[in-house]
Amino acid sequence: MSENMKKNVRVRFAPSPTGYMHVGNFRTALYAYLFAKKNSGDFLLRIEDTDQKRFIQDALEKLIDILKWAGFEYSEGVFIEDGKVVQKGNFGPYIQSERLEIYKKYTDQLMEQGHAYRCFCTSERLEEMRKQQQAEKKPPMYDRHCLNLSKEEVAEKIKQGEKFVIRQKIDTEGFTEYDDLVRGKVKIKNELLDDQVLLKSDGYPTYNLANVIDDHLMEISHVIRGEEYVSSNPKYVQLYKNLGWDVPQFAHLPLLLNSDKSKLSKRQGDVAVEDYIKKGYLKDAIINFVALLGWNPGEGSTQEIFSMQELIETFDLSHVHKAGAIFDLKKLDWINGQYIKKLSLEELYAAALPFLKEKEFFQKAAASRQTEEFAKKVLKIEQERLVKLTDVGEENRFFFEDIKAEKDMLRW
RNA sequence: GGCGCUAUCGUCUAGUGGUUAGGACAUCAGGUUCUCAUCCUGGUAACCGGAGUUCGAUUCUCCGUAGCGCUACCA
Repeated sequence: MSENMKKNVRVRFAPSPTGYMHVGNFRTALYAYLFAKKNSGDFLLRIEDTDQKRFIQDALEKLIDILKWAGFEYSEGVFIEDGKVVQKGNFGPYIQSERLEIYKKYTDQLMEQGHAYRCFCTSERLEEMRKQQQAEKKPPMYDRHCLNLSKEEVAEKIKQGEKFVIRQKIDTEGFTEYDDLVRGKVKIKNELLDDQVLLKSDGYPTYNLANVIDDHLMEISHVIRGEEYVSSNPKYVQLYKNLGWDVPQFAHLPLLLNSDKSKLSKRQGDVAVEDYIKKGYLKDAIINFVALLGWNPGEGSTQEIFSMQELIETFDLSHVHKAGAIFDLKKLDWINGQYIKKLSLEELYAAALPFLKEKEFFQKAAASRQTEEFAKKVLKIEQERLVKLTDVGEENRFFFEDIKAEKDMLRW
């Protein structure tokens, strides 16, 4: 393929606003960002807020704050300016709840072409059906109860005000195959695929529909997302084909795990990036650490410390692992210490001050005298042994508490 | 239960049809250091199990096991 035939690289980060930035999600954002930068492509932010039951007020702001904090600059999508949500770019809107007509349009098209159909089944019936299938040790799948409803039956049900969803009519013949940039060729028997719901009865799309439509319409070249979508992907591939669209490149990232190898969860420690910031980890350390969870620079490199620039230069999806990685705080501690050591005194002071201000001994000292000069002296001594910013000053609180000791020390 | 994916030191990982299986974190020992930390040196520590292919498998194939994911009108 010649250079000018090559499609522009366009990558998106598409979180749903659930209230905080999960570190697993953060890593997905990082990899997507690195990939975009490495290939001089576009990086954009789309918001997947199609689940009205889980809507959370401040979630969007928090999400954007973290992206900004991390330095994942995006050129397109959803921004917050002067406290207001704004959208930029030629492929908007970038908030899915504002794209409802678009989803409607394409579901209509799919129905006309026989790739989708209305389903009036109640959740009770579906539950019953699944139970039975399980009892018979069959895979729980929609039984196509509503597939062959006549036009009259459908019209009648609609007239009666029965609620319905729209399901994808899976092509059950043969296989669906696609290339995954981290997993290689993936091939699956179509008869195993379920007629998944595309449009909910409230008119909102499911992820299953929205991700395909948006990724296509926004001209996303590489779909980078978590491993949890691997098994659904063949259905998405069918959808692309049904719609007559080219299939993008896929890259499904391995999961981040707890120390017992279960999926990284709140119950076993902190999972929000915010938590790690509060705990006194530096931005660059967190990024460095997370980047190494599931990726390595390859070529026999033994480099452990990477600046953002170096990450951009070396990052490559082909060196992303297939297996999940345990989130090991010990290594984070070490990396954080490395970064703290590299800071100038001014930088360290700036980074440490918010943590110092939390300390009672510092507050007392600051109330009665000028503390900046002194704090810097202390930081200088502590710098090489400091692991987390939350520990700042602790080993030298004595100096803060005793004004004479402080004076002696300043004379050094 | 069904389907799929995955599997190298405790952890993150490199790597190969023949290697002393390499690095980093952690850990242990020693050195530097007034002490602690940093730093330096060294050590312990791994190819999930079983078959098969092969002159030779950690590497390739199959089976098993385990873990994870999906199995929602959640994403």
